[in-house]
Amino acid sequence: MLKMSRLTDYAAVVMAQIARHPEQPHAATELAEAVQLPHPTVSKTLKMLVRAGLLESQRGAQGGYRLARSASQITASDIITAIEGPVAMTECSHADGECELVATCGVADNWQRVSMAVRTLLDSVTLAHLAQTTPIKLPVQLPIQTVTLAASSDL
Amino acid sequence: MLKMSRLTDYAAVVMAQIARHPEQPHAATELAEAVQLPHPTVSKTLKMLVRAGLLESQRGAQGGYRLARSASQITASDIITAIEGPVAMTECSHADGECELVATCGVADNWQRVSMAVRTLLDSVTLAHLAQTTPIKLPVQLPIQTVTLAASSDL
DNA sequence: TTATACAGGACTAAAATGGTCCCCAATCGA
DNA sequence: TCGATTGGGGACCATTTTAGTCCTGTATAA
Repeated sequence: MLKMSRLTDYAAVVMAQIARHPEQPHAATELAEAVQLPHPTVSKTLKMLVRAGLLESQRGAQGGYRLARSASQITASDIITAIEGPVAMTECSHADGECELVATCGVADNWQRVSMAVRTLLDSVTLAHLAQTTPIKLPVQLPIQTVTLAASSDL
Repeated sequence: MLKMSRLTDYAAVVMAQIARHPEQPHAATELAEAVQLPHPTVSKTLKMLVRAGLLESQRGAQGGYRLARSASQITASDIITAIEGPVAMTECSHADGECELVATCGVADNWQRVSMAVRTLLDSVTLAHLAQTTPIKLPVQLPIQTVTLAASSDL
């Protein structure tokens, strides 16, 4: 599946919700309701986003969460990283070299490159994109295809 | 992490190993040894790859596994799909519409598009790429960046 | 000073994952 | 035709990860 965790999904939804009304702070309870998810879970997600520096929180009455920077400066990559840790397709592709099979593996380098390409792609998708209700237009077919075919001829 | 499962990783390594010697069939035992992984696990992986149509198997003495088509016609996407099912970043992004939160979610469409872009990227990486020992050159910085920035201006 | 709201972390239940094993079926060659 | 070789299918278990809940503490505004 190569799937994001469900919490990451929640995080994106909640972030998008905040991004649509960036002025006021949003209480966890309010967000949970808006998004129709259990409060404790939403709360947990919000805490993670704060720790990652994507949200700022304000305690006390009239407090809540707001974006730490503008929606166009927060990327899909940021959100995923906040919840799941760095985007990497294989164990070994984010260094710390804990894999003793490197010798027989023979594909590590290449996966790293693929990971990096995916990360770059996710870096280019911003929260502003995600938050808008009209679907974003990513270059699904031609452009990326072209680019990477060009790359293969470069091998 | 957005990580592939470990089995997928194994699958890629094993496929690469086969791709480097496409003529003879390779027995599971031989592959397990070459790749330094436990035989039952490798065997399981191979079975999945056969079921997905990426490998062909031959029973009996002198039997083994070989590629069902040439290495340049097998993609990273194929391998991942064989082990983990279709590449999709969110539960809902591969249809079957089992998510009752669509109404409040508001980001589903956009994640679908992102998924599709990732899939396209993975489609463009072939087993031939993965198998070669000199690292492949994917357009890590400029090209994709350019493409997707172009896309955002298109919003 | 009190009600509101976040912070941190312990804890549990459920699900996914990784890994092993066993018995059966096909094939080759002596 | 028999036996050795090699894959096929699936059951099974242990472990880890994930999701979700809850409790206790702390900051802040009115």
